[in-house]
Amino acid sequence: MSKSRTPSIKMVADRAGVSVATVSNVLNGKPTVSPDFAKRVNDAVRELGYVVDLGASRLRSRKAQLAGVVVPDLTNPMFASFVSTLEHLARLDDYDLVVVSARNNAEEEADRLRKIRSWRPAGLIVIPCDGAIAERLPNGFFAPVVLADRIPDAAGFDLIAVDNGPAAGAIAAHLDRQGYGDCLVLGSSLSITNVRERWEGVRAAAGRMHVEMLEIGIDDANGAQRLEERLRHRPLPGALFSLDHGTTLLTYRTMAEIGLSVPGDLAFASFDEMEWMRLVAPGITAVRQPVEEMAEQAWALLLRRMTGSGGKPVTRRLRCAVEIRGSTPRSPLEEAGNTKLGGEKWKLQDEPYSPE
Amino acid sequence: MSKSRTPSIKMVADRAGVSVATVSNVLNGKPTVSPDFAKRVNDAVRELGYVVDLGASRLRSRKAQLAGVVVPDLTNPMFASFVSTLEHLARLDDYDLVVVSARNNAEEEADRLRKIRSWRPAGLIVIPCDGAIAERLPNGFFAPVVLADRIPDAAGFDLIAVDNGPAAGAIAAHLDRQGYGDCLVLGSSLSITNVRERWEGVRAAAGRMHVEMLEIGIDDANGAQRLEERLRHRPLPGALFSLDHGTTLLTYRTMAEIGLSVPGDLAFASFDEMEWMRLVAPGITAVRQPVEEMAEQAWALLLRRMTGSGGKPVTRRLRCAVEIRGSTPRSPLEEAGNTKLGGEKWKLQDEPYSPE
DNA sequence: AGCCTACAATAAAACGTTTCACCAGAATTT
DNA sequence: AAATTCTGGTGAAACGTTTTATTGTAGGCT
Repeated sequence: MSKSRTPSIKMVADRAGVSVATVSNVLNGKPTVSPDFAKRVNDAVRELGYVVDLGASRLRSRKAQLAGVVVPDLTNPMFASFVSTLEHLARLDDYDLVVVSARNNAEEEADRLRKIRSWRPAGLIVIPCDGAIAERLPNGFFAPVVLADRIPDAAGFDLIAVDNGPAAGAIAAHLDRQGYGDCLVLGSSLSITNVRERWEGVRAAAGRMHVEMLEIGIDDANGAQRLEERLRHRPLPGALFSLDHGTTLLTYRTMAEIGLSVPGDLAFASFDEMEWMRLVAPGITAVRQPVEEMAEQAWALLLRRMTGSGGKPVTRRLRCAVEIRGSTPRSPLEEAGNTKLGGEKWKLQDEPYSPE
Repeated sequence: MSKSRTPSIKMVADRAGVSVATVSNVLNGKPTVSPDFAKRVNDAVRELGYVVDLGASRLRSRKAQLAGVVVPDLTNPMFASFVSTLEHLARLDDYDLVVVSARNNAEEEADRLRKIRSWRPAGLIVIPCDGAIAERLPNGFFAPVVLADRIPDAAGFDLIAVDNGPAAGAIAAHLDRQGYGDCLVLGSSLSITNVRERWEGVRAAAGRMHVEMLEIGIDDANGAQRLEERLRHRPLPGALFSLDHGTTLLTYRTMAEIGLSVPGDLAFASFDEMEWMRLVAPGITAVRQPVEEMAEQAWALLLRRMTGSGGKPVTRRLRCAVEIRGSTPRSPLEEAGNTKLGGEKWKLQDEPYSPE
């Protein structure tokens, strides 16, 4: 016949022989409590294994110490480490985090955003599924929202993102310098602002190199087929540059299936670096986004907003790093005297991007 | 001069001209409410953008519909997709999930486990940092706990894990069949039960092949150096088999740095498959763990426990798939007549593991 | 000795819900 | 027509906290 209910503050009070108010005072470190009463309370807490009920505590105290995080997809390693960093930072500031994933689905994102309100978070960090995020944010939502990574169509948001255009431009310029005559640029969809900015960055910086864009779609078998057709068609482009995570995976896999070798048959570069890109030989030239920094800035900004500091919406663009690796060596066409590039590792010096 | 507070059920009641009880009844789909009253309420809800306060709702109704998830590290892709699947399943059953990461730190895990109690979850799914999880579970915790992936030292837990021994054994047997004379087995630490089970599986199935174990440690610079020394030492082992995610990354990187080629200089296989392993050429032979299935089973079991079904603790071992790829071709020593194996792709048929 | 202050502890109200007991009126039965 | 059962709705209690106002007591000051 055990009292098998999770202990409440009342049980602690009874066992310690004090009032619930006193227990609460002890637990919240209120100064006006005598040492021996504090000890009695702490003993009772320990014996019962009591922990406060967050729901009730928040309900009464009206202080949230809770933030929500919405990401498009947890299995994308970039978002995973974004969330992981965020979780760590929040913990340091004594905040709890409620994390949800939208599974790459705008409708589900809207749903999640609606639902997350019932947690009464003091603020939200959102990586939106697409630019139309403004329409999906619940209208009666008064907590501050910080967007990250993906750029909204509408203005008026706090935003932490990366320097898409210049970073993609740096890759394009690099390819141009290496002497590639043409580059096929691949991306899921230009309706995603990030992809659009990157493509525009490429066009602006391509120099003499001819660039062309192919949209693959997102989870689009049709697009995958168009890509394969293009890669079977001759002449091949001198270089491939894929502008987002999903497209990079698809492209790399397709090349392997067809039997194209990098950089023997064509050069290859990617926006969005993944860990395997420095493991494979040759390494893949890639733009590395500063995920941790993005999380830090987003959290810092949200914290400022949550603790009441107003002011105009802030947009901050973080600098990406450009990792030049063996997948984009000097073009074979250019280097007339050196034809044996195909199977070699080609080590270029790393060259982090810096504007002007 | 706006009423800028998030709307409560009382405001809705006032605006709709009904009692709060009626609003609650409408919102919870109680049948005894007339259509016109329901409409009035729903209108008011829409106009105010009201959503229920989960904290208050749970506090009063005492039904949780909330589960906690504790994983060692969100940035590990395997755990990320575990969580992602779980989140999806929970949503289908109308449960909320609170996810926390222990950052590969037993102490922090204990902390998280303590803290997560204040959410009053109806149940917990835990991937423990190590086998000593039993000591870290808060004593006064009455909600059901399902462990996943990692095997606890103590008995008496519900557990969903994989078939470590046989799966690792299948790889060992494959390597033996390919004619490799010796295999260096790498793992973070035998104190992790998973690693130990795998190593034992290897020993049991190695046949004529000589096997040897090297512990690398976890985040241990010293272990990394020992690995490098071993790989610079001649003769090289015929094959390398790394038993966990972190070790695989370290090993693969070290091989690349030293300039060893796979499978030219040695064969390589990994427990724990990552997406890049089928992208690179040659592909990496690996044991693929059924993460989604693990999540499904864990959720199903937890759900059963949460809805009151008792019974003895259950242990279930899921079958892994073994993906044979080009990194473990027939040994050059064995195939005297076919010496040009090094740079070639070597396509073996996939051979999912099946015991006996 | 009387009075005020400071202090320690508490009782009770409040937070936003859900639920339970109750009630008025309509519909049905006798 | 009176008595009974439905029906659709409500007031108020309760959930586990924190907070505010209040109490009682001890000590310091005239």
